[in-house]
Amino acid sequence: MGGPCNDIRRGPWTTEEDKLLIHYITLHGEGRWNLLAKSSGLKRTGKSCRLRWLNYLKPDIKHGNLSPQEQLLILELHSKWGNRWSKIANHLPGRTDNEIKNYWRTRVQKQARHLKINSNSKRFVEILRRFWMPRLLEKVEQDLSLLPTSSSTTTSTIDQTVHQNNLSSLQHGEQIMTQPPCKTENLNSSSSISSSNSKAMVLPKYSNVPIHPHADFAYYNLSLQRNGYCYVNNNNTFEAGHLDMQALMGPTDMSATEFQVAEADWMKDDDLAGTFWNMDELWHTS
DNA sequence: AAAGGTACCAACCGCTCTCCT
DNA sequence: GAGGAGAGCGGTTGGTACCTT
Repeated sequence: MGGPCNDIRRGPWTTEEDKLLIHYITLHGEGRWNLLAKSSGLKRTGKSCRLRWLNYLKPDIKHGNLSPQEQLLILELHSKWGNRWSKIANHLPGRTDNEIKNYWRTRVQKQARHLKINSNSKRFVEILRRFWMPRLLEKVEQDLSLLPTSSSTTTSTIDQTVHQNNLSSLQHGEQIMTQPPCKTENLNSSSSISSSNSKAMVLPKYSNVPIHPHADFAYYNLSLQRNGYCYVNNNNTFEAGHLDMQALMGPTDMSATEFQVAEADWMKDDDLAGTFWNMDELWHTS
């Protein structure tokens, strides 16, 4: 029994509610969500207000499709941390844990379902590493090569390094371990991404690095390397990290025989290669 | 054109964590 | 240390748009 939840609204937010929430936060700032819910005139729970703000209304939230770079980073970080969505989201500025979680469940797990493989299984992780991630890398390279070439005087060191490091084709199983491309004393060259081992560098250090006229997250946020990356985070600082591509592409936990069988299974099956791994479907470019 | 199926994503729920008293 | 409130996290659900038959 119990009385009805007095006028508490649920479901989709209206434009008016959004305006009210934005107005209130503009005046009073974020936080104290229950107080906000009571004081703002919104007939929502504090929790609902918080979620709406953090996942949708907050000014720095990015909407729209995830770029191949972002997808690649998600795959990498998920292989490292599992379903730690908020932790993963911390490395994709403007993206929310909810969005990343949705991406994983709708795109990545869908592939696993089609293949009748448990998405948490070792085999599926191998497939991601061997097929999906290299193809994402190729897509990144394509995108980079399509970017308008900036004038020679404005092409940054990072631009050049990115192109140089991305234009060679990747062979399956190839082990590439070169030095990270961002040449700076602050660059951390540890072998994995983590909030603790990445170092932030304020932009002025890179005064010789002009912002590309077409820069956006897809380009600068993750200037993807074979084995390293650097990107601009929310604080307008460069983050340097290191994609562990050896771990991604190199020796695996699978035995050689096991992997050969798995790979042979995949490669001989045109249906798998042609249908399930249709990358256009995966990145949903708009 | 309509019905059914599927994909996507915003929002909700329950639980845990953290902080304060 | 205990208890309560607020905040955060991850799993799940429901609505809607799109696709297929």
